[in-house]
Amino acid sequence: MFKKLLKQHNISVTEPRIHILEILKESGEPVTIDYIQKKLEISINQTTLYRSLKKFVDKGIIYQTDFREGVAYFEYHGKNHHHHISCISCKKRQSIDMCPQNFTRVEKSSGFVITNHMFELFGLCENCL
Amino acid sequence: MFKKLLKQHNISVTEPRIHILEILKESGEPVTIDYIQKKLEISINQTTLYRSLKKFVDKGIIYQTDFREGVAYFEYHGKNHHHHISCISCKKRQSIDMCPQNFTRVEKSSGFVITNHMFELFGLCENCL
DNA sequence: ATATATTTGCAAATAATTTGCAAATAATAC
DNA sequence: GTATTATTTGCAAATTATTTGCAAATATAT
Repeated sequence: MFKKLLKQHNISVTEPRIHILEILKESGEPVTIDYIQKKLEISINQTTLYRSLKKFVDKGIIYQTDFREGVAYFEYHGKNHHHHISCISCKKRQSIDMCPQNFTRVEKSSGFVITNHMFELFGLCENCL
Repeated sequence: MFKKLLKQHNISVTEPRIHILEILKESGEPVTIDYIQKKLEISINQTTLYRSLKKFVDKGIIYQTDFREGVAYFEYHGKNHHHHISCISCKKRQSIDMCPQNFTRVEKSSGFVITNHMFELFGLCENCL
């Protein structure tokens, strides 16, 4: 239930925000703003999309990443946190289960409080080798 | 010596490329295309910058990353590979020595050959907390 | 030295993201 | 439950990074 999730993170509960999270959850893969816009069943302005997604990312609710395709990608992970490997030639992607962990040491030495991270692998897939 | 490095990676040795690598090495931190352009001592077209940097990244010669500031950042690591933590409020950054390692398992299971990766932490710095 | 392959410069196009402000909506206090 | 305050949304326009196609120049291989 996203209403609860938003409250837990001290974010106002609004219809656009809940709808955006639902779309992200259903898609099951990293998606662009453009993709979300096409899936919308209620009218939400593009600017609101940008602002909502940024807020979700900053709070650690969703994962934002960059596949070097000139667009930001967003993914709802829930309990299923993961990362990806991306082909620099054909752009094909796969999920990987590897994840860098235990940021407590970095938090202590840097003084930062870490809210989210980004980790991606790049290379050539079997077809493009 | 960058001439040797380029040859090792099967990339043509050209004046622009060597000069770009020198600027990256001197800067000692992640920089943007814009920064490089201002440091240029020979004339290099912006398009060449983009293309050269992309080639270096794909070959694993330099590190490309994304601090969610709307620009790509590039850094020459040499033997000193590392990552960063970035404040989502004031954009202040620090280097961290933590690095995800051992991609051999992923390479085997995915069939990809990994040429480079990207790993960044985001959060709030002491001042912005 | 010549032929071939790759790289560069240029100018224009493309497309993602951000901004400021007024109206609408949600959260808080009473 | 109503009033007040704080936050969010829509809109239209501006901004800016990045990409593309082609001809000339330069590097590599023969």
